[in-house]
Amino acid sequence: MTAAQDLRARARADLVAAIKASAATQLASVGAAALSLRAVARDLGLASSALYRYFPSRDALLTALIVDAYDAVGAVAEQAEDAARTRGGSPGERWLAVCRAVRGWAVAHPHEYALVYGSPVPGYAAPADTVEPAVRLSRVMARVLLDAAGEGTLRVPARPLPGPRLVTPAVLEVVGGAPGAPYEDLLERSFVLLTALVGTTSYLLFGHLKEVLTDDDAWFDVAMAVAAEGVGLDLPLGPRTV
Amino acid sequence: MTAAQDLRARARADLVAAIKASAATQLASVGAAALSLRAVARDLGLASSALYRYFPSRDALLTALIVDAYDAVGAVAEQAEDAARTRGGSPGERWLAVCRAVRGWAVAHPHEYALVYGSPVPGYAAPADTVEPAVRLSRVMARVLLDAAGEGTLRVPARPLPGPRLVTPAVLEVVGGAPGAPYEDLLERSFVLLTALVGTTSYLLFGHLKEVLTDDDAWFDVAMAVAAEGVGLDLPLGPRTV
DNA sequence: CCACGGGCGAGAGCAGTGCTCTTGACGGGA
DNA sequence: TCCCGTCAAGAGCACTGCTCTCGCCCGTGG
Repeated sequence: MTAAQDLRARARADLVAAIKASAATQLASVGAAALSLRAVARDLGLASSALYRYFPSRDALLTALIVDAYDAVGAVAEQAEDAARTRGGSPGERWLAVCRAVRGWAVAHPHEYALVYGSPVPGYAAPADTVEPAVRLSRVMARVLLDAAGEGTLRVPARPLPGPRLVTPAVLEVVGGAPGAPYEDLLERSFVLLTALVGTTSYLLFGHLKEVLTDDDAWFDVAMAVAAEGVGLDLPLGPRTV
Repeated sequence: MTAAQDLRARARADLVAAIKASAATQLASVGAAALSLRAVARDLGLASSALYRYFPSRDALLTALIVDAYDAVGAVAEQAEDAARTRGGSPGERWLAVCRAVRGWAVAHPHEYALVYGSPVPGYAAPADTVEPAVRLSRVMARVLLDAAGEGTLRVPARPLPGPRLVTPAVLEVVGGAPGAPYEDLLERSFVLLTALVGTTSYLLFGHLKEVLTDDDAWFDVAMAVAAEGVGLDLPLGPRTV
């Protein structure tokens, strides 16, 4: 009974994986808008109706792909930061490594990137499964910044932000309380790093700066450095060394 | 002949405008993905095939809407900057006014915003008609920055960017040559103002910071200020005054 | 004055889509 | 042995973008 059910479950999981794999390849080639359930059914030699035993709708399949994409970018960021840290890199070098890794993944998987960081049809509510993977990138950034603050590498902002804190108590709890002086506004500033990263990546990927830059990669480094200056983090400048 | 042809042309232009208007309302309600030519035709009391006399394809209609959206955001930015300038605002205040205006337009027209600054299906090449409106926002930014540099309000960056210039000669020519000392890297830095603006706007609009911030509007101002610090522009801090 | 021709709208039709419903085959549990 | 849940298949619905052909109307040239 248990063995049989296990077999059933395993076969089912395998087919789910096969469907996602086929959908992912089709996604990579034609994009999300043109992802067709019937096409993946044809690819797998199934009837289109059979897919509905595994995914209740096309959007559900797309959501599964979104979760995978979030996980992929999170993993890429984490291992880039790990590698830079074991290499003995400074916080600035580590964050630059993360930025480059995320952008690298984005140019290698433009459709997947657009799926997670592109326009999500404003009426669409991201399913709860997506928030955990989405936090991974934030966690990487938090670790870099906290290390920098701990070792005193983080410059104190010239103009402290006035007014009340702007982050949710829940977020405050996750990071272990508000940072102490002189970094009271670190949280508010830090998210600028995030928006700069995905904003710049999107801007370049979506072609808004075509015919404007002579070297996208070099300028991306510059943009990350300029944005990081706003939070007091010094990224390495100059030609790529790694 | 001329009068008759004029009448024909006018009728045609009116119908084109009606089609675009209907498409725009549908776009605003259901989004670009669900924009249906047949629905537009039904709305106008036409046969769906009749629309093809005015737009060769659905994408062409969408492109027309994209151009309109670019124009709208460009106009909004221009008039916000004009108003702030005639009000006697500093360059920082003027740029903040532009940022707020663009974001205000984005939240008022999320689908249109997503159309121009969201994911453009990476295989898609923006038609040439879109580059001129797209430059309007850049021009507004350039004017603010050049004014700031001219009046000496622009802080000199602490860490000058090394290496060769990264902007195209064509861009250099448009802005009237490379800026002089000590602002040699102003061009390279300035574009992060742009990516910060649309990156932050998208990030907020697309819900990536939901449940993270207590006050989106206030944090948006902070984010713009932090990003502007990287280019040496001081935005006003504190509660909204205007 | 009249026939021609070009722009116009309507309709039918094609190939494709997401999704639902019903039907029939298979195999393990009672 | 029978039964029942699981599965895949097929037909079908409503819809899409798009094409083609058909008549209509109106202004123009002969």
